[in-house]
Amino acid sequence: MAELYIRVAEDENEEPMEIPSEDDGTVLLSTVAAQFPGACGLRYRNPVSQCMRGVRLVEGILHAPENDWGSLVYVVNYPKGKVYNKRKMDEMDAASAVKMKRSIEKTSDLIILGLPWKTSEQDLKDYFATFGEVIMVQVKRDVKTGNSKGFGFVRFTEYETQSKVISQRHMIDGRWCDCKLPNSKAGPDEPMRSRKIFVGRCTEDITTDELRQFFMQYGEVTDVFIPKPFRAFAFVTFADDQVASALCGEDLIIKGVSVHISNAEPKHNNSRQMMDRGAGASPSLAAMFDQTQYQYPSSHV
DNA sequence: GTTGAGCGTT
Repeated sequence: MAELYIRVAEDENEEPMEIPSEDDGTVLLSTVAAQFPGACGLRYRNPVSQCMRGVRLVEGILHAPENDWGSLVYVVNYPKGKVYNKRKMDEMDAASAVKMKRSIEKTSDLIILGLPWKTSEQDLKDYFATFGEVIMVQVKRDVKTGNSKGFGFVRFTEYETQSKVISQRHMIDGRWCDCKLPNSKAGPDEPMRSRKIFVGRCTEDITTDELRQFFMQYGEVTDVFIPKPFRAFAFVTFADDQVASALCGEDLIIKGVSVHISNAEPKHNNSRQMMDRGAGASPSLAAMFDQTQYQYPSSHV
């Protein structure tokens, strides 16, 4: 048996992909996993019994049923206990899904503190290019003298690169430098970077503890707030704003209840006309009932 | 011609 391809799909109704077999007619699980990350096996629908059947798997090698793969479509098995979103994020757990979303999240400028006076933009570009593709670098200079002020900015193409760069110190031209999200991006002037989400369509039996337990799977939860009296929504604050923004727009199931996640908007301090709004108000209005102002602790960059 | 925590002329 030479150069055979078998048809494999995420789901019976999905478009199959052709996967190469080995010379002896077997298929390596690793070959399947290369196209379907996380795959742990294959199954297929028996044309006679109409039941699903598992494909024999021995030490990473998948064996054709009846020694012939035929033209059946084989369906990928994944480990149980995963979150199913019915998209491309199907077989990932929630944390991975958030990471995936984060990875396509737009990058932002990073401030570089502690640069040697002599460091040029070319020096910065050369250094940071070793981490990933660089979009721009700047060295801030005195407009009159042209001397460096000892700090600058850098921006990367990939969010992953940005995360890596933030996570460590940098030895640049003989000095240790720090790269951080600039205050202008993390401060109260940038509500878009909120770490707080609005959880709409809550039912009264969902407790703060249960919300915390549920949202923990996406990232560290720093606060949960349910307005009293009950108004069918809640606020959850994460340590990382990227987790919050990744969840916005999602419909999530908590205790069988479909809740809707949206951006928590800063509270208004104008407390006149808002007391006669009912439950189910829009997020922006509902956000007015929040009792805590946004905080941007300096402990978190 | 200096300096060493910070926060970006456009």
